[in-house]
Amino acid sequence: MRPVLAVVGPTASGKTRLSLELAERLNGEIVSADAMQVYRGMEIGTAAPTPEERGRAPHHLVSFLSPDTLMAAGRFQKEARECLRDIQARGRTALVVGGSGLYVRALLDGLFEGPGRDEALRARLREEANTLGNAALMARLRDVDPDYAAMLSSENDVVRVVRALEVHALTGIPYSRLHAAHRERPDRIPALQIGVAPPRDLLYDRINRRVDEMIAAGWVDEVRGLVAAGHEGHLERIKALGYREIAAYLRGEQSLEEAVEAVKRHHRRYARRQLSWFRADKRVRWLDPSDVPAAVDAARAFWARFLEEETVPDGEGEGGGGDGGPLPQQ
RNA sequence: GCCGAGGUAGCUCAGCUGGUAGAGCAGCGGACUGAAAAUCCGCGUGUCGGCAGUUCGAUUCUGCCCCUUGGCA
Repeated sequence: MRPVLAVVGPTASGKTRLSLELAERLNGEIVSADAMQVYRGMEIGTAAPTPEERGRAPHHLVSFLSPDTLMAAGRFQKEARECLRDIQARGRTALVVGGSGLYVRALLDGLFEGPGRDEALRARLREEANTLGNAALMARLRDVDPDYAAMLSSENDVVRVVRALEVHALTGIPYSRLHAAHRERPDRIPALQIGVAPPRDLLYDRINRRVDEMIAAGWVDEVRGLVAAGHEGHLERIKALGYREIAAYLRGEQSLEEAVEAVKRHHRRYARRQLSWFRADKRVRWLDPSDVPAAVDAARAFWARFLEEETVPDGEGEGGGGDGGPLPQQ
């Protein structure tokens, strides 16, 4: 597979803006790597690209799933890779744009070979945690996969304990061993990852402002419509930020102002977790999007150089890792 | 101008009778393989308004000054 250009970074950092500029200049098409923008009818609250933006370049994996269906990293990986192949078959540049760290990694680095979610099994394991306690479930994990158990920060990370036990129950193989096997034979797609990150205070300003803009754009009505269509329970399951708060406002449980403040706070924290994720990946080349033309130029320069190194794989490219700009500060 | 209340973390505030300070919220760092906008772990970030004085030692006691605030004028 030919190289792809990925634009990653926290929410509200300016990924969309930059990626559209790049798509136009590189004859590109965009594959969204966003776990929430996949849902139909949730465009406002997930800041999905607008029709105008989608008119500037073809977009894939946006607004195509009903909220009563659950997306999953495995399905995303499969469908996104198909998109990439099709785009390249058309002779165009494939751009991956999104802030869902796991999805970006699943797409670019692949997932281990194993089973997807088994809802019934998970329900049983969760029930066990509720009745016997998290420690008891962790003890079971320690029995079958001590390595993974030791890796977790706490028995309270029930989501991961359950997943590890689920995979072991379904395959008979320790979760950590499947991970190790995948690390030995990764199915990577060559990719340049551009990280977009404004200074922190500016990022928070943008987040706060954008939540206000979402409200102004009719987010409350969007949620009202979803609830009317019977999706309230699905929204709880999907857990996209803000929908639960606005639904609570619609039920009269809190004021709109309280809801908005909470949503802003949740987005700020989410941005921090995203930065934590992407900063850990040393392949990411960071740039500040405050000056858009400059950022576009910088990104294009990175990309040109990356393509050059990829086509002359002499190990010569290894030394080029130092000048990607500093990590986002603080 | 007079009387009263108060200046302690980014914010709201706690700090018996002197031993350089702690809660909530906000914030910061980290982990992460099919729920990931999920989930989990960790971290007080401080001229205690300022300057003197008493004291072995002052956020705490005394004096003066500055600022905020309520009332009376």
